[in-house]
Amino acid sequence: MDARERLVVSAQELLHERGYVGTSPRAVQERAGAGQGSMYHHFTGKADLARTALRRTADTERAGAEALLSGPGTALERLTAYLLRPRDVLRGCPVGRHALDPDVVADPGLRAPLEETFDWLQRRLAEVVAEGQRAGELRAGVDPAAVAAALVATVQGGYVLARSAGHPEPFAQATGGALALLTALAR
Amino acid sequence: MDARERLVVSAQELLHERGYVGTSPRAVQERAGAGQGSMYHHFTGKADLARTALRRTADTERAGAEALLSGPGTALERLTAYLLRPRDVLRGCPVGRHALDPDVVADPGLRAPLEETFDWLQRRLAEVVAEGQRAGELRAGVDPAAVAAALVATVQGGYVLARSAGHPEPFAQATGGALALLTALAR
DNA sequence: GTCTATACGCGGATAGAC
DNA sequence: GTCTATCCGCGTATAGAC
Repeated sequence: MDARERLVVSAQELLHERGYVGTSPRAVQERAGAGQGSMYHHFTGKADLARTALRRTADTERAGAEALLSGPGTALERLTAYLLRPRDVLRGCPVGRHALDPDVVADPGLRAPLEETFDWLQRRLAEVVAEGQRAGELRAGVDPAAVAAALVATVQGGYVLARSAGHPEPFAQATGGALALLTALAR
Repeated sequence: MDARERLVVSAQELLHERGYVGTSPRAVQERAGAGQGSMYHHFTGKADLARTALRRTADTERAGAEALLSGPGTALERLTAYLLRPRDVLRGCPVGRHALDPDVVADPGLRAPLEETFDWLQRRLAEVVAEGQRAGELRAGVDPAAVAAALVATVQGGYVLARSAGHPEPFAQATGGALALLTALAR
């Protein structure tokens, strides 16, 4: 792994752990084993490096979700797989955790990966919900896009509750509750 | 309003806007129109001031929610009122926004207000759900605590989606979806 | 490409005068 | 109680040598 690559990976890790405001170029360089000069050679500065790192993180997340949602099983099974997917809950969502940072939201290049990820995710989940309705698995008459948004939000909010509590149970409860509501829509 | 009070209020505002890491004592002092000396006279430092401010914010939020949940109306109507309560969505939740900050979560005095707020909220919503089940408004056989967790998470996640998108619609979609699922449980 | 040197202001706090 | 002075290290970046 060359220096540029190590810088990106280190930035991804630190951004996940400490957020954008909490991540200093120095810390990234140290973790990457690269010097000042190296970093400022490959990137114009902190924001530039963060944009690259965030975009990569977002792409990875999207690929992971797509694997689940396009996998085998009925629509309901795939939605369940998305909700119950194993997650490192107490670390927070590597994408969603940045939504509350004003510096991220203010920089279009930094916000774009977030917007694209959730936009895509919501659309993709809505497709699966609609699929389930056509197949008669899920009751019709409920807006697929709204249900999809609720599912994504439950996951993102689950992270918030779990980190507030200091343990992962609230996440499991929230996704379990969403699942129960979804299942009720099936009968 | 005396200096101490202005410091607390200014800290509440800045913590809401910029988070804990993003809020400097200097900025708080400036907004409060107070000097260094004043702040360090009333508080031992940044963390102490933030603890006071966060606790107050949490208390206010709790009072607001309780007013809705103990108000008039059927259980389902009160749950709906909680979900559809007018919120300044793009500003984020003044309590939940801190859950992803490592410095907040690492300090028990800072995390406590978050934990207590969500713990209480989930319990309170679960009571209302159970009430609705006893009254025959909501189908029994679904865990009230899980449904409550899902509702709280939907709201918290809604903030994340809205801020990621740069506009409030995803929040409305998410709460609308949760409401649709909840309503499906009624029939 | 990477290193070292250097810069400047801010973050967070202490000290002592008034 | 509040003010001003002062502190030290970090955040973020530039400059120029190798």
